[in-house]
Amino acid sequence: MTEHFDGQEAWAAALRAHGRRVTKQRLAVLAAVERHPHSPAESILAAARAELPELTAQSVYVVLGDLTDLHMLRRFEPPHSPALYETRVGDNHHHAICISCGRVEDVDCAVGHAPCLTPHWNPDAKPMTIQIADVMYQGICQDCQRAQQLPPQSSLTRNKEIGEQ
Amino acid sequence: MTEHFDGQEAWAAALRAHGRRVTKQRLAVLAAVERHPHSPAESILAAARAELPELTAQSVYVVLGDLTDLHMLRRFEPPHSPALYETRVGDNHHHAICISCGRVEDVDCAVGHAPCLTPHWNPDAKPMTIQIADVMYQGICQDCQRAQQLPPQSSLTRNKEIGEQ
DNA sequence: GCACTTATTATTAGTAAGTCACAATAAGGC
DNA sequence: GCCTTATTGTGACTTACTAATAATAAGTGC
Repeated sequence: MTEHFDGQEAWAAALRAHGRRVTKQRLAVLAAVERHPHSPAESILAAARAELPELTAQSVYVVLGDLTDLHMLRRFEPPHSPALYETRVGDNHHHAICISCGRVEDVDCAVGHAPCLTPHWNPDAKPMTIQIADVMYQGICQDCQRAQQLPPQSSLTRNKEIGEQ
Repeated sequence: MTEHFDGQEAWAAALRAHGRRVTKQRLAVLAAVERHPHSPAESILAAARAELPELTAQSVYVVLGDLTDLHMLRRFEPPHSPALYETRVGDNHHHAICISCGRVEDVDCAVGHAPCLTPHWNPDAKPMTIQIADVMYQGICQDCQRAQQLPPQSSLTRNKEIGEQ
């Protein structure tokens, strides 16, 4: 209940543009994803409940699925992780995931503008019509690299909590 | 029990090279993945049971996980699909998935040789040390495109069966 | 070839993430 | 304000996978 009325309005307009009703549940989910990008459904539920306590997990799944189909949200599934959601859509950006701590970073498109959208088909393959090229970089972030070089410190905790990113 | 002794020997040697014992379970799993690339654990189990009926699902999960860690197998997780495995490792190749029928095609590396391994970091991001760049093309295969243009034919069946690919 | 050690596999139970069917509710057009 | 129907809530269920421990067998030395 602070100052995000402009955001509310923008989301509401977008929902109407897609023929969807403007409900507090959808607005809460959108706000939660906006505030916590790269979060799984469970964390989005927790965040959205801060302003809408009666929201249920199933509603979040339904809303996330629907908004993803509308391309108002983007969904991606890092290996060994539940699906993550973000509001940054439309640009063809990618993600880098630390295989040690799970941290996710946005990465702009690697090779110019619509780079990855033109695969090199094998001679015997039947080419598909490509719509998306999801690039998932996997590596080790600076913090984890430092932690592994230092002696003991064996606390490999995946940060599934909401506070991170 | 036919002619794949050469393959057996090669797999056995690779297992020994990694300090693993050569068991019929591992050989059966490797042979199954080799014969059915891009298959989920369940299908690999079914295929491996053809020559080793007493094999259990859990063993398949353990073996797949271990062999993946050894980089003798490669694992990838298309959206809305269980993890798939293949024996083609070492080359930096990618995958195209039909979002309608689930068909998977191999795609050679898009931009030269080690292309995707150099992300463009945002100014404020802390760069990670990248080890893998998984590119997942999503689109519609020729068959599904044709099927959607034709009139009714509303049989959207995901091919999770073993016979496909 | 035979015993023995320990990696590997089987058995059984359990969990996380998400789906399905249907009843209750409320958004938006009238 | 009422009414229709999209949306959400409730509760059961499924799929893909993990964990703990007992049984088995690969490879080593004799």
